[in-house]
Amino acid sequence: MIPLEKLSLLKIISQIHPVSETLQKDLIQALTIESIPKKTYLLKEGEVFQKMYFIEKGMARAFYFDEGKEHTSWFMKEGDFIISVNSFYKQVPSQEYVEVLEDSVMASINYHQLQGLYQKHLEFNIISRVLTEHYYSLSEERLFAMRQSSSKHRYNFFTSHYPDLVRRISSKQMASFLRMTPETLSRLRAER
Amino acid sequence: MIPLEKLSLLKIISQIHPVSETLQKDLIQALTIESIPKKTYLLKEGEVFQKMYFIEKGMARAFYFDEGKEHTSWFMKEGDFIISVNSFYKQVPSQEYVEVLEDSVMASINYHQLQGLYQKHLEFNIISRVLTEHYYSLSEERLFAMRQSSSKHRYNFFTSHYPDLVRRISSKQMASFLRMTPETLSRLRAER
DNA sequence: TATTGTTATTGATTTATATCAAGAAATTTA
DNA sequence: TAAATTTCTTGATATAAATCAATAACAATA
Repeated sequence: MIPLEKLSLLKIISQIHPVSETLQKDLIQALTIESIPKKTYLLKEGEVFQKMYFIEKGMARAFYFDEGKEHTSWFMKEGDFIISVNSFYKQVPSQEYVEVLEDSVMASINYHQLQGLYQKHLEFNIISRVLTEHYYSLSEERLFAMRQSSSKHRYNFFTSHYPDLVRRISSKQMASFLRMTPETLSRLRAER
Repeated sequence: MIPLEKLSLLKIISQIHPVSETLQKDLIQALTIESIPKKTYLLKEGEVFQKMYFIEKGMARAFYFDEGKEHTSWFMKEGDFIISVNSFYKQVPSQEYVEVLEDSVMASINYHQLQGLYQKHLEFNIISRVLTEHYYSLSEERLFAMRQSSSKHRYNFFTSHYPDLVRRISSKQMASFLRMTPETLSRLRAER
């Protein structure tokens, strides 16, 4: 069990802005540490994403169905936050599923507790604003790259930018993120 | 000329969180109102996006080139903020262009002045956090829809969700957002 | 360890969309 | 208003990637 004070979550947020004693106390109080086995669903389509998770160890994947086909939105690993953006921020039913890919340790905080922290600790809004800007920026970066027309280009972008993910996910999952069939991906891999 | 106090920008942000007298004063001081003729570029590839714009009246478009082809990222109209996400938040050179599509009136604020407001007025971070969450959410919504495999589906999503845009943009611009050639779009339009 | 299910590969065929091309319509500029 | 650009449409053809299919490799489970 990771002692709460040692969470890498706390390290990350204190690098953005100093965390006051009282904020740290309230934050630790609000957090729950959970060990979550792989294949667990943190969210299913139609549900409202109630908690924001932070991955201390492990991996997860967000995906959704469209025209009967599975599309991976993104993969999250240790050091990342997990939310289903629209569902969490607006507290509306999700189109996405979130699935744990490896046995994981996660810190989570409930939506309402988070809102409480924003109200009580104004500086926590600085931290969250910066984090949101950062994740928004990463999301746009992926969007740019994934619009690329040819399968080959998308594949090259992915393998060169996320070599660590390549090692940890299945080809099928990679294909479903890359907007191509597993057959096409298999052929691209065989090319060289 | 729009009197600064009447800006719809102020109305929008005060709906998120009450704006104190001093914040309002500092904000108005930091803002510049500009009339910008169509075809003006607010940003070109390789430049750093220095200002956040708010459109009081008019329209703009963000786009970029990939493999020699133009891809529209998104269209912004009155009531919207304009930033090139990555370039503005990280203050790095942009991959995108931002082009004004109609003669416009915009309120703008410089990156450093904005940071100053965040430091001086903690509650401004609440407003900005909520706005960033909102825009991030909209961006993800578009991303979901635009991943759809068939041109027909993407076209249908666009026309049903953004009928106002359909009236104001050219087919060529629409096609470049929808990830298809103008020829394909023309054929889809002719279908019914 | 054997069985069952899932994932990956490879080949043949189909299909959606891109490309190329040329004329018509619309918009911009002189 | 005429001339020059640019955008839009329609048709013919090419092509990248999907689909269908069958086998092999691997992983999960009994």
